[in-house]
Amino acid sequence: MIKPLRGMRDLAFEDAKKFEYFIDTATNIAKKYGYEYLETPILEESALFKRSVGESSDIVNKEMYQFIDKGGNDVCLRPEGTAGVVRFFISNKLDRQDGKYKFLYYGPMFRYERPQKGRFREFHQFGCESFGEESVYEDYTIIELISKIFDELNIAYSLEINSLGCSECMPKYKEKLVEFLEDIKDELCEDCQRRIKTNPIRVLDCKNQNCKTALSNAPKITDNLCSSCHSDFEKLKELLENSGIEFSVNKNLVRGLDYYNKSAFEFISSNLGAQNAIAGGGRYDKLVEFLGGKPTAAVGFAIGVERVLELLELPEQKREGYYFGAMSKEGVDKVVKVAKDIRKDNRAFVEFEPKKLKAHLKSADRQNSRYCCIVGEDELKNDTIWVKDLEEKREFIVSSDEFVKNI
RNA sequence: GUGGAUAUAGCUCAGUUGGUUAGAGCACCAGAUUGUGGCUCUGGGGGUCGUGGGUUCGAGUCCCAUUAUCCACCCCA
Repeated sequence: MIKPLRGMRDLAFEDAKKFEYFIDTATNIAKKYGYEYLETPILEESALFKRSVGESSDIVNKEMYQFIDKGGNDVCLRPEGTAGVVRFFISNKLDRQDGKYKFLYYGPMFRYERPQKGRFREFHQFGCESFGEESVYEDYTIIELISKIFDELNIAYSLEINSLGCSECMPKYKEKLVEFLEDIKDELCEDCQRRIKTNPIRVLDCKNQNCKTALSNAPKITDNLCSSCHSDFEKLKELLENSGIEFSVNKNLVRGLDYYNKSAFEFISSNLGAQNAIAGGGRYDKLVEFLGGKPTAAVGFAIGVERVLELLELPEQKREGYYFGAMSKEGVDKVVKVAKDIRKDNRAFVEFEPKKLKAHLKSADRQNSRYCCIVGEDELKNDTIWVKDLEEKREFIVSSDEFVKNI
């Protein structure tokens, strides 16, 4: 038997319904904020992600589905969504238009990781990217947008925010931090000692208890922001407070990807185990320039769709549509014909196998159909159709000609 | 990539110190009820016991390998 590849899953039935419900809800809300749907290729040049996500990150180093295609190009399945959108933005020369552009996207992403709860090799993200808006009001607005999506879906979350500074203050802070870390190196776990070189900021959110205590006196980025970053961060907090969106400042919050600056945020669920982030994002003002475009401010986020589906309760499914069946071979032609007309406006299922009434009712019930429409001996004789409303438990007989009109 | 747990029917799981023909519940099909769904009762179909080796007179059970799943680490949405 051929099974799906490791970490890849079929999306069907209940989950498929949830997926559609989520995408519809999120898309509608994002559109109200001015975002337009954008679809970029799933396959891109590997260099795109090496440059944007960062050569040092695990995503690029060991988690990319990367290969040489038949034309000799070094390509990979996208491990995240932002880079492709930025690539689109630049290759369509939107960076030269000086305008404001907002895009929403959703689709599959691929990372060659060991699967666990809330983490798969093929997973889906829904994301928004806003270009050309440098005001901190936009950072706030995007957080508001995400909270609206979760509120609409009835999903509980907590919001954590931080500021990562800018090219002005971040490098200085990093130096300061590395200096501090080198001093306490012996008290840190093996992973953290390695991280001092590869990604010193990451040391801050190590889960190891020894590291945590050793780090209690570490310099904090929020105490080392330049004046513009500082005032933007203060403004962001003020805007969130005034709008009633609850949040906490997590000074150790670091975004996983290299390109973020200033505002960083994460929406966390407490019901998911270790992989508890359901949305993450922030500002990335340097990325467009870094990928060869004109300097353009940008801010965005992505929601982990599978993680959200795990938390999502579908609204109760109502009985809907028509079930057609015949009790003898002679009746089948008739129900097929009527179903065709019904399908102009309604869902119809036709059972081609003649069955007893009881069996038809049972099937119609199981399919959650609203009406069970049957042609038996009498109906064939009188050219009528017997209909039972499975919800109201009422039944009636209508002539075949009048059927579609009377429904 | 590292660690732990698990793998028996479509699903959830029993299966004794290794011993005849591998079981239950749910689901499915049929009948009880010749044209009335959800409840009840009766019957039925459905299994290479993850895969490959090994030990043994005999393996679902013991050993080795392998693959997959789940959870955690690393990393990340």
